[in-house]
Amino acid sequence: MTRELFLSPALEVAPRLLEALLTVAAPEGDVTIRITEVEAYHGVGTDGPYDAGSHAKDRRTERNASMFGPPGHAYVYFSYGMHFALNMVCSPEGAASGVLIRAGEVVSGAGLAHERRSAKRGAPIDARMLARGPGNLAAALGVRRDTHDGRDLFAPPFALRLPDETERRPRGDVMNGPRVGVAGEAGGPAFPWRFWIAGDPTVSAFRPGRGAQPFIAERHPASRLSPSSRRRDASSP
DNA sequence: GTGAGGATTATCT
DNA sequence: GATAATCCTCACG
Repeated sequence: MTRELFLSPALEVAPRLLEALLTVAAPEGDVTIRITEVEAYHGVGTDGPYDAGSHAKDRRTERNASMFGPPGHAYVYFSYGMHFALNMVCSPEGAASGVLIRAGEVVSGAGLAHERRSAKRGAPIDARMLARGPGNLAAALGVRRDTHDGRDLFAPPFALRLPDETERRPRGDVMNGPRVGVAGEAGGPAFPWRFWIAGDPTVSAFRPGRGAQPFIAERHPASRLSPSSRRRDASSP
């Protein structure tokens, strides 16, 4: 049922994944997050502008193979020599697009998530930071390339529960803006393909480097908050 | 609070 | 051999 959502291109799917609940099971326990921040990436075979920021921008390779695979499955990659990142594959098989899950709120299994994070960094971690940022999120969930890449998101070890569209009530406005860490025009205002729940403390910080494009946030049509709460949310993150 | 710099390695040119 | 869909620490204000 909800699986069909992933037949759409990532740009369409991304905002609909906000407020979704994702559980990842492991022998040592389960961790569940509520998704608060995502980014869309297109690729070969997908409609829309050429996405120079996508791993699948030109062709299929060993690393990005899962992005060309069946929708509703995971694409996990390893980057910067130390982090894993979790994506949800979109578009029909053969066409490459995906949604990077950038941040979430740990709603159950916080103890285990904390253990996993602390194993790498000794200091105590604020609950809101447990799954803040793609690398931290994957670590908190115990997601790795060798065990999770290419796996069905609707079957163990994953369990994905999408919000019912008719009942969806994001806790804040749904905002969008440029993607984080993407170089060149694909990382600028022409590609406002990052979506997040405004004002949510678990959304990752935007850290523009020197000379980077200024951050331009827009209200997304999916927003449902009352006008009174918009003022506060407009400045986040 | 903000920003610069380093860590660390699979993947692709 | 260069790059990367990142994160953390530390210096400075």
